[in-house]
Amino acid sequence: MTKENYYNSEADFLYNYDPTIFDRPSTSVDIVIFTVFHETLQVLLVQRANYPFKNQWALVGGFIDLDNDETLEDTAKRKLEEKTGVKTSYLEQCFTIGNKNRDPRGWSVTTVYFALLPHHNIKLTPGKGAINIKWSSIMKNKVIESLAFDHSEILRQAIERLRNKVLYTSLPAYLMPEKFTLGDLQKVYEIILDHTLETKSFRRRIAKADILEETTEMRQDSKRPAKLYRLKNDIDTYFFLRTIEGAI
Amino acid sequence: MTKENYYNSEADFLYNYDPTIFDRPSTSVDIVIFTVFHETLQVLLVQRANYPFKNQWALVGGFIDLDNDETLEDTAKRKLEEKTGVKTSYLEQCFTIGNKNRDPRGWSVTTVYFALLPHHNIKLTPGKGAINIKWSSIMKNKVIESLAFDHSEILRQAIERLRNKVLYTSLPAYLMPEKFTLGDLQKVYEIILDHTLETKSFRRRIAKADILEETTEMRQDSKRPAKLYRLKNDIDTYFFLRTIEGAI
DNA sequence: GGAATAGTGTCTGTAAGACAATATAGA
DNA sequence: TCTATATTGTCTTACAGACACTATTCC
Repeated sequence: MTKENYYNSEADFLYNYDPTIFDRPSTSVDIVIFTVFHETLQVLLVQRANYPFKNQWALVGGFIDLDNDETLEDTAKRKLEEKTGVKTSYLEQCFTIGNKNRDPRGWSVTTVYFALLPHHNIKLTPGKGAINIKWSSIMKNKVIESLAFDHSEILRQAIERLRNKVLYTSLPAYLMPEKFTLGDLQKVYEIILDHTLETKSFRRRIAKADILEETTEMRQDSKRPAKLYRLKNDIDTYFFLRTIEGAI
Repeated sequence: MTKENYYNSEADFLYNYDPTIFDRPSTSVDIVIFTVFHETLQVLLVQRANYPFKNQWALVGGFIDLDNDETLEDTAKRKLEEKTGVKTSYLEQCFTIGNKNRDPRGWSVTTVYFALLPHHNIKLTPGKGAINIKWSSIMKNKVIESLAFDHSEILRQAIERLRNKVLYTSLPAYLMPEKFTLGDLQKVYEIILDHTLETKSFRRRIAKADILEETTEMRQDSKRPAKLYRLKNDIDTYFFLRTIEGAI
């Protein structure tokens, strides 16, 4: 019979509860922050100031602030804002990895989020725990840097999730600046999917989704001007009933 | 300058690492174990032997065994086997909930999995921490029991995820006994989706997925006998390119 | 007019929805 | 035969793919 059985009530139990932190795994949050520029999908990396993996590049992440974070998502948002200044963005929980070996300090669990940011108006600041911060381009599901912990694998899985979801959602809209053309948006789909798309099909889909509104403005780079659109207010991510087949 | 900066190497840092310097949230795994019988989607519940929420019903779950579990999924599998005797089943990580309030003992993180089991050949045993165990039928995304912690909300979200995925995958195949008819399989789809399906469309989809093989046997309940099928060996979940629209 | 990019028309193919038609058992 | 369930036929509809065609700019 354990000591636990002697408590008379929930209140009694809680009063005497001793959180023995020694048998708990380390718990953290990592955020794969994506943006698109220079015709490439980019991910935000920080250079670690401290051990372990001191000086190595890593995904943005950190520990829960048990006093100030109300939820796991708060931790993710706090870290995102600390590094980019961005308060709101598309943020989605991706998956959680927990095992004995991913951290040399022992059993460790990390919940991975991914964020999609327009590239404009972002001021990167290394912030706490980092000596450097930068965007790194993703080529063949990788960055050229050798990442700390299992972050290369986390990145690979996050990219896979993003790609997969782009095949049947309007997610890339969250990567666009305030005003953009349909050509711009198609280009972003193509960059993420690493595949060209049929213009006609693409425009049909976007029209169906009904997530954009025309502006009166046009943009002209060189030849025929293109109409500028903006994302409608308070629009949810649109889920198409069919996936883009041509990009698989 | 923190003490950390005095370490000379990764090895030096790790040798001196004290796992208590950061406060850690409690970390657990919960498993929403689904099956289908009596024309109803069912979920496995255990009655808690200990505080908090002593005597209340809850989802199957537990803490990570830092010495014996290699991964988070190991924890889920261990708990699944402890309660059902089932060693292998469809098991998918669903999401992770972490916040200050879900556990009266304080900051707590739980990673939720869902499992799909055929109903046959399962021996329920309460096991450690439970005084009772049973299947409970899901009606309107709920069970009638008032569940411990935030388990009602976890259940609701897990059901939503399952429903959504059934619209474009062959997941219900994992709920079937060894041999079953196409009518049986359609019925399971319909129970989960809470919607009747068009037989012709359903059969076309299943044929396309190519996940079943005919047996030579037929089953006759009363009227015309139906052909018995079994799931092909080593078949992955099939992802359809279109969702079932009639059930939305 | 020619080149380049923006944007449309339209035909084909695939698979879902709807529902009628046929098949095979017991009573 | 009639009834119930299993199974198939087939017409319609929605939307993706393919690609030709038109529109608007600069040179």
